[in-house]
Amino acid sequence: MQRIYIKDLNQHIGEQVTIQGWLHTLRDQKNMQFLIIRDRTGMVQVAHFKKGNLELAQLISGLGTESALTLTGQVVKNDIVKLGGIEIQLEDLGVENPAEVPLPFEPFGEYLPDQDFRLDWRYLDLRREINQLIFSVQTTAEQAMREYWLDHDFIEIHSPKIMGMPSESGAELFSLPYFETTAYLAQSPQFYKQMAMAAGFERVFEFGPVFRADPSFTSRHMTEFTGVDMEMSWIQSHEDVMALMERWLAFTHHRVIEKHGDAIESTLGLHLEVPTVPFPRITMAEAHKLLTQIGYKLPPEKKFDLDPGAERAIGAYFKETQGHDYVFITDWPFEARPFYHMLHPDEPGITRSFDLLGRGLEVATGAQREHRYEVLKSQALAKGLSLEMLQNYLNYFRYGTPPHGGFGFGLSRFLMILLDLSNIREAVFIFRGPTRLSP
RNA sequence: GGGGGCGUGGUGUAGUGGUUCAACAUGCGGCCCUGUCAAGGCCGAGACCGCGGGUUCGAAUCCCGUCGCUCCCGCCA
Repeated sequence: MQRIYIKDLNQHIGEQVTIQGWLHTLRDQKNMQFLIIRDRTGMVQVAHFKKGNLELAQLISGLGTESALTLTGQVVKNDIVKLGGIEIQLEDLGVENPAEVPLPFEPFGEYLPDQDFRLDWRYLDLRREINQLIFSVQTTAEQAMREYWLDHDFIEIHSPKIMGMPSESGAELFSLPYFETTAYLAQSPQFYKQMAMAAGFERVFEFGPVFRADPSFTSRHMTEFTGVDMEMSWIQSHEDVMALMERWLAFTHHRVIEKHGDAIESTLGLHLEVPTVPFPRITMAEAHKLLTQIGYKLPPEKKFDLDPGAERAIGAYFKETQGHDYVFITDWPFEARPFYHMLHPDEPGITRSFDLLGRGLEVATGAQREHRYEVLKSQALAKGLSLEMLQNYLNYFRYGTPPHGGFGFGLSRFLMILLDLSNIREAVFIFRGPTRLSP
């Protein structure tokens, strides 16, 4: 038995075929039964003349929608059939797994339950076409990212997620018992990426899980997410990182549009275009001036920083004035950045760093890193950090580590931006949050 | 951690003090009709309105508490 995809059935007119999929709709009539079968590639009508096989007719009558079925029959062309003009005349049907009746909710109904309820039954939710598209797009995007990097001499690494020490200050850490001691879940591969620079790998990237123990209740935070990280050596400044990054992202858009542009347009009503390179750039100082100019009031405690409203305002401004979805905010004050970001040599207190906003949402943070041992130590001290705690990390900068920089990038946030999804829970296979540990 | 909003049959909603206020849709069950078309028609089951307390002659409807969800802020990807 060779299983035929529904989309390929028109190449098998007149043949007996076997298809596998879910019972999308059952129309059980007096003499005829019509089953609409759905697989990943489409839907087709299967017709059964009841009197031809009463036992089979009875089996079909008892089927709940969404049951997983294997069906065999002859493909016939029939212009009367509105679904593609073809149907399968059923000869045999196997119930692989019946769907209990009733379903918790109808994945293909007129309306959807609350997101939280859908998350409880995520596998049913994921049967929806839009979700299959989202994760197909993610797959293509990841492949494109990897392809671009491989074409630019990057090495892929996989750094440990169980750590003896916090990877950097800031975000809260998850701790776990580890034999006789306590370990932590990595909140970033930051230190390991830099160790790869010290190792002479020159260019590395990693796709991997990142854990944040922050009790954040927003539409864009998760306690576990997929981080996309990159680090490159021998750079002149953070501009080199941004220049590579924007081309990498444009290439990713290109690949996604190439493969899914039509589906995205028909399913999401979204017409995607490859973002033009270079992306707009604005320094933090300029950003503050811009905000004043467009009338956005930043809270006083944010004089070195931006708040989400300001990011949305800046994103909207560049969309409006330059038609661009992305903008780099560069040159952040040291106050708002971790100790390892390199300072501008001629601008006191300003780092060689950037955030990337997409549709006003922070999707990446990057910088040139401070690779000079003594300078790095003094910057750590300036942040009030203990050099003893950091010694393993600081050791990476003692025996010939090149200048380098990189960024961390949120995969699900990128999907939100790309597909204009309003909630990160829709952009991730399984959501993890402070109060969501299952499924 | 702080603030706002919401919580009504399986699911989604309507109803914001009182006469069938517990409705509508969808799903579910039964029947009817029909090569149907993400079908149509009829009938039916299903919620004491998150939970606890209070106000009132009377509460889904007002108040307080609590739990859950959600969004915003903080934090960040």
